[in-house]
Amino acid sequence: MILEKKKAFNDFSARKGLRSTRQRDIILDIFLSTHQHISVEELYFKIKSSNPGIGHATVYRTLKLFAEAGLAREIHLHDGQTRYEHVVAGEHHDHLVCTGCNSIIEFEDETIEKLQNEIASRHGFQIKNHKMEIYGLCATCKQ
Amino acid sequence: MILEKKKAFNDFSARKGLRSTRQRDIILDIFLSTHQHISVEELYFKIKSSNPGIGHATVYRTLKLFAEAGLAREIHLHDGQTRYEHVVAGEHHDHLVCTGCNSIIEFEDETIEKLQNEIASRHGFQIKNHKMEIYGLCATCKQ
DNA sequence: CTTGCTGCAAACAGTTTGCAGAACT
DNA sequence: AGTTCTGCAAACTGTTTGCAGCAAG
Repeated sequence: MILEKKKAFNDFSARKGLRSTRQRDIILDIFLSTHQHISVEELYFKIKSSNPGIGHATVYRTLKLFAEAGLAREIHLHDGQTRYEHVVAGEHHDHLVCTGCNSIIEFEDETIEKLQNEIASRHGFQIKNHKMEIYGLCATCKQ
Repeated sequence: MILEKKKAFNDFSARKGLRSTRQRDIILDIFLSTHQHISVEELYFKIKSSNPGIGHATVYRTLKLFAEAGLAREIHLHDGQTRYEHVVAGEHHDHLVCTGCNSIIEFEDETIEKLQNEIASRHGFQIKNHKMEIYGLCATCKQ
């Protein structure tokens, strides 16, 4: 699965005429080794620790490429930072965000997806993507 | 309804020991006269045009108060600006956001709300609030 | 050798904060 | 009078951009 993603990015690069660089390889490796929902800042520091040379801007630029290549997805959780999560083909999930401990639980619900499609078509709307986040307290924090 | 909101804010101010100031009155008036989903920046310029003296910071600070007082709600639509919408008691709606013309359609769906509650309780999660945005093209833009 | 990519620093946008003076109560 | 609120400017945060030098093809 990590190899698949690397291949996907190679294909994307080839298609777009992008070059293969040491930095992009490193950033991809480290991104693929992370958990879900890492912020650019977090990733940047993770990268810095093993590869001090890499600059802020490169990390931002490269993550945009990953998103464009379809292997990462930008998410925004109201804390003023852009996060990226791993894209798993054909799967879409939403988030329960704990405002106590900032943990994130993922969930998927087909019925909701179906309802969304209905609502959209009722308004003549063509869905590109959607986000749903539920904010509150997780089982641990609500006590 | 506008009077209700003014009263609500007065009550809130009294409860919190806040002062009634010319600026807060003006900002509330203009906020109440706007459409849904106005960004702080937009509101600030609207205010500036009739009341040049009012500062950036005051608008930000005052909108936070409105949110705290329960008559406005912060929303974030991924364009890097904070927007505020009017709170209508007991009502919750979500958004269809057109990425073509930036128009926003509101909708409400009880079944989705119900499913959200189910999902949350399945995870032992206590909901405080939630947001759902569907991005895509509206009827006009998709042609 | 050509062109894209990188790192740095500076620029940027939106928002927050510190502070002296103004304005409520 | 006492304290909160305001306006300004400066600070801050996350992100983007310009550019000279570096490196991939």
